[in-house]
Amino acid sequence: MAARSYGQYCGVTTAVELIGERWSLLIVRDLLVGPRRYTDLRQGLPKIPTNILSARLKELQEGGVVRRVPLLHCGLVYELTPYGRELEPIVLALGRWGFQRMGEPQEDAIVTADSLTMALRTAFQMDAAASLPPADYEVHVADVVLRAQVDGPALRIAQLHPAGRPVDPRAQDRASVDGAADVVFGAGPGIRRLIAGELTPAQAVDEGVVHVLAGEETLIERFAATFHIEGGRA
Amino acid sequence: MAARSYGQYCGVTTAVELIGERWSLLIVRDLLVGPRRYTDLRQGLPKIPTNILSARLKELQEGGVVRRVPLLHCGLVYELTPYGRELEPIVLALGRWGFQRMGEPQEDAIVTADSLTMALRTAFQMDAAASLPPADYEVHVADVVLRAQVDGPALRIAQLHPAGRPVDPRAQDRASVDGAADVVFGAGPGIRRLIAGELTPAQAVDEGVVHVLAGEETLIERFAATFHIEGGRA
DNA sequence: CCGGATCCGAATCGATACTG
DNA sequence: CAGTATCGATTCGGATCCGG
Repeated sequence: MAARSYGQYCGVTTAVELIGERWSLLIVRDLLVGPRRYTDLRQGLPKIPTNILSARLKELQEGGVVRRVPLLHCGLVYELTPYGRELEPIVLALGRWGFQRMGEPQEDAIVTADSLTMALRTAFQMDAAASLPPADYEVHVADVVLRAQVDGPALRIAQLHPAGRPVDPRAQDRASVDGAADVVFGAGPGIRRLIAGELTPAQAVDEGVVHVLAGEETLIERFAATFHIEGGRA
Repeated sequence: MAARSYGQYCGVTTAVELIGERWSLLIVRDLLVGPRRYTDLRQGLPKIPTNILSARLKELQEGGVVRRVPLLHCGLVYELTPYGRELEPIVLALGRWGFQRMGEPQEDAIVTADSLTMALRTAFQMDAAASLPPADYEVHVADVVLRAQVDGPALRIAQLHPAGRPVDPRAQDRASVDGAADVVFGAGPGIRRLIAGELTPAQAVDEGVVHVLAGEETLIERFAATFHIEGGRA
């Protein structure tokens, strides 16, 4: 174990010893969306070997980042501790930083419900949203369906598909998503260019990057204003 | 190379592919202090194998995070690109996060000039400092000597020792550090407890964690108010 | 000295199979 | 469902070596 130490007495070093191993931060990313069972994590991280997932969960527990919570009569879930939840702004900032270097996806690259959820949180412009009317979006990307409800500065995201048996009856995921969304649209990977501002909403619709399935097409503009990542590129 | 991909089209994933390898973020940490030559980085990361340092620098360049800059007649330095410099708030936040879990140092753990510099930046409370008079601290920890000049919301840190041949004549490091500091003090690893608020300034001096070598002892209180990391512990 | 490249054993990771 | 066990493929670490 001492072999994996960086040998420095420093906060950054300690942090990367806690969450710097391969896969660790992606597990944290998914757990930031909500508690997950072992199998959920495996589906959200399809390429992780199971022994590595086990090992990481164990290390994260020892580091006080993750907690294992037994569920009455129905298995157990992993969830972030309060300390682990303090990573949220860091993971969001990293997502914003990495977003700028995402090119076109490799052909085998996938989009998971949790990664898309975090991507929307990453791109959420609270200030812009606060000055816009509430809106309720249903987004389809690959086989993932998300419902993003924006109300002033608040954002709530529910995962409609893949379903994933609700882990907790109190789970908010499905709550209050009974009505219809204001707009339903499908998108391909090119949605990155819309969020990056490389495409105007009109262009995105014209090019077929975004196709409206139901509801008001003009809401795509509000979506683009609400979810945006600056490319402060030189 | 595709073997090291996480197989997801996601900003967080892209980010950890760029800077998630072992040692990468520590190289970034040191480069956030200023441009460094290969040898400087080796000294700042004493336990890094030289082949790994080479490999990481190459990867970081390919990722557009680091740039290699030849110096006229005197070698070359590595420096962060503008994109790499955008990591500063993230690295500082990670340092703050990890700081809370730093226990007592392992016996072989060291403190480097760059890591201590970043630690002070991490702990710097701009708001508190802005409402305090300017102050000029000289801090000795192990064999590192730093000069931290606080002037309102601004913090400037110079590394007085180890010296490290100035990389650029315009380097600010030694500039304007001719006068005497307002207070000079030495500290051991216990300074962590002062910054974490586990120790009052008076206790820190009493326990010998901090010993004033010159100047006004009362400035230790101002130092503690200026450099502080909350332990939002449960 | 600076800026690496090379070699090799040890540790880790990835893929798959298997189990309570 | 929630992991262990196994084993070959990679990567890391430590040391040495090399061209300016």
